Amino acid sequence: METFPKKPAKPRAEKTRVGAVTLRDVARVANVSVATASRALTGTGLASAETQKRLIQVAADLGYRPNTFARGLKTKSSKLIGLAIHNLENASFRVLAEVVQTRMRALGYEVILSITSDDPGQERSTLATLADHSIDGLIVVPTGANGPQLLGLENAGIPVVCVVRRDEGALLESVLAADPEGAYAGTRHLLALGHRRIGLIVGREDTTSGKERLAGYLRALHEAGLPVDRALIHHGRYVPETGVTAANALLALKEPPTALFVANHESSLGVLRVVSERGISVPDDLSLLCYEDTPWFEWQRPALSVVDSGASEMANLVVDRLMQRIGGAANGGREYRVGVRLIERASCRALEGR
Amino acid sequence: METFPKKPAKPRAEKTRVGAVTLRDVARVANVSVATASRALTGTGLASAETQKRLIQVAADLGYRPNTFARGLKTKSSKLIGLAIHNLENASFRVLAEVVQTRMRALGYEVILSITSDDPGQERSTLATLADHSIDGLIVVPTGANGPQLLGLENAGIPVVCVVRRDEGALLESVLAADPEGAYAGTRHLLALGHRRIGLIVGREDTTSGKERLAGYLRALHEAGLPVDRALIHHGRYVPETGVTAANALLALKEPPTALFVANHESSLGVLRVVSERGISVPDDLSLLCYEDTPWFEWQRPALSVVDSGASEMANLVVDRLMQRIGGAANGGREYRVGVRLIERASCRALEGR
DNA sequence: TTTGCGAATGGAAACGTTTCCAAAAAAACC
DNA sequence: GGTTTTTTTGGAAACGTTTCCATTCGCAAA
Repeated sequence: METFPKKPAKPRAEKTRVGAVTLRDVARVANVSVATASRALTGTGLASAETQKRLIQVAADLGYRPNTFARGLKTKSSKLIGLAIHNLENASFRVLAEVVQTRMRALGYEVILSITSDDPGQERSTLATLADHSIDGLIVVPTGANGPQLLGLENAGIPVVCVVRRDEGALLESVLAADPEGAYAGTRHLLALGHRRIGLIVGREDTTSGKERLAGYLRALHEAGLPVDRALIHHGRYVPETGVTAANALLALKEPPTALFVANHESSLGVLRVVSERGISVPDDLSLLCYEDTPWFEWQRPALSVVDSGASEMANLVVDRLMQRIGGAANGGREYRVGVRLIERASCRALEGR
Repeated sequence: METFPKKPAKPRAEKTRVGAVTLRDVARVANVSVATASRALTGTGLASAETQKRLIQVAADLGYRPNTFARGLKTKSSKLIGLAIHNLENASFRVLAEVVQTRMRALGYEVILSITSDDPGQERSTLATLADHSIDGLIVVPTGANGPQLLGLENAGIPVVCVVRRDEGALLESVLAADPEGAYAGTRHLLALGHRRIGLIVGREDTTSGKERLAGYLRALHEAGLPVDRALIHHGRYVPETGVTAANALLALKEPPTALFVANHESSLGVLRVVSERGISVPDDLSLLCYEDTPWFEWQRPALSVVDSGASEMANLVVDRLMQRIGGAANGGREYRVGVRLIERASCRALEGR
């Protein structure tokens, strides 16, 4: 005969919440109507203090837990927020995820995690699904290709706050790192130590962070009255390999830099490898300054000095902003920048012969 | 009592989904009843092929998206699964999160991320909240103190699968690393290279992984007919500091080991630091074998050899298992072990004078 | 005593689905 | 052609909340 075409024909696991205590049950036991039970428990203040107390007691006794579906159906609020980020490998994103989830839980929200791989297609589909789940808000590191859809969420009443990257058009609120200042501060630090030839390894020039960090570097050089040597500047993707090629090129220069500013976090690994392979001693032969702190930077020998872009600070701020928005604040399209911090460890030394 | 929202008193952001196309609208436009519209769109096969096609078209035209709340209210299924893990810093957990989220999304589920910090209290409260959200399933790295609650979820019809750690009592399905075999294979590898004094740094003996890895190490030694020197074995918490104290102790031995098996991932950083501080050359003076691969192991100089416990394999398997369970499979309480893999890089060398 | 008024309550109507049940239509059988 | 069976449909009842509206109650004011 034929196959069974239509139904998935699954055994359908028993899904009847055994104890499922409903609001009705609570009301019945407490001898009030469902309406007052609801009022008492949601604490809208429309129930007498006495019945409220009693109902809370009864609810606790019975182990009543409100049904999220039913509640959401009426209130349109899910107590769920979406977090759409590129990956979890990058330390900033990881911290973002941890902080957002922890704080949101404390605020009574759960977090739906969504990894976009920086791929607009994935972002698009995930945004749709998140909307279907009626999230109460969204924190997103935008890929930059789905601006209209993000705006669409806003129009549908779902507050959106961008983080780490800005949305194109900058119509949404966003919380960003102070990259220009970070790169500026880092470069200044190296200059103050007496370095004059400072190699820079940084993200592609068509990314905001790549552009901004370069700008900070240039400004510091400019202020110090130093010429910029384009040979000292290397752009590349956010991967370790970039560090390898860039470091190799820089160290092969006939007049090599005395310090490297690795302003592209992912490249640090590659740079470290090259340095070690070439038998270069840090910081004696070469000073190294990295970007965006990560636990192993501190454990490395020598411990790596770093310009930290304050991932956890960003995370906290973005949570604050989102909560404001959920609370009713209008979208001001404002841009928030969190301060950077220079963490001196042991990978940069003062130049003597200056 | 967290379940009862007190007075929000917020300005209540406009939450009326502007376009909110309901099933009714679709039905009206297509000139059928809501019932058939539902049947056609959910594809239960109870609608004629022709109307089904038509309705799908109409729904698409109107941009209809089913309301999750209403649907969940009836079906009791949320298309949400919970993922409760200790943190995102440990490479295994990170990979777990990435893989689970990616695969689950492809299967039509979203993932609620929940970080427990290995704290039973947090686990307890998060499990309750996840249940409130009617998750369709749960993947959990159990802290080990909330067994009854996990069982409670199962009884409430929510399939639970443990990963990385077993639940106490082992009543739930779990997907684990083949730790005994991993430690055994690693030790064998070092033995084969001619090492006879092999230091072991491993998790506390009251954790399953600590116990099992120690067992693997002992078995390999035993098979090789070697005596075990308790001075070569160090237990400790899963933190870098453990590596520091253990490595220092081991290297200070009057007859120090020629190889270190760092079977406690987090300790690797500490060991590396000590080794570097003492000016010990790896692998010339000391062979190093780590546990659980992580990207920077490969980029380190020398690249670190490692026993990988197959985090992504575990993640994939645990997803498979959960889907089976959601599909109706009964909880067999089975224990699945995924194979380990020895990745030889450059941190172990053969001993000559053997 | 009546009137008025706020506070507390209950009844019932939503919210947008899925699904039971019966009816209608179509197809199959004899 | 009539009768049964099968397929396709529509009406309406859920699902568990919140909330509008009307009612009741107690109590102060007239």
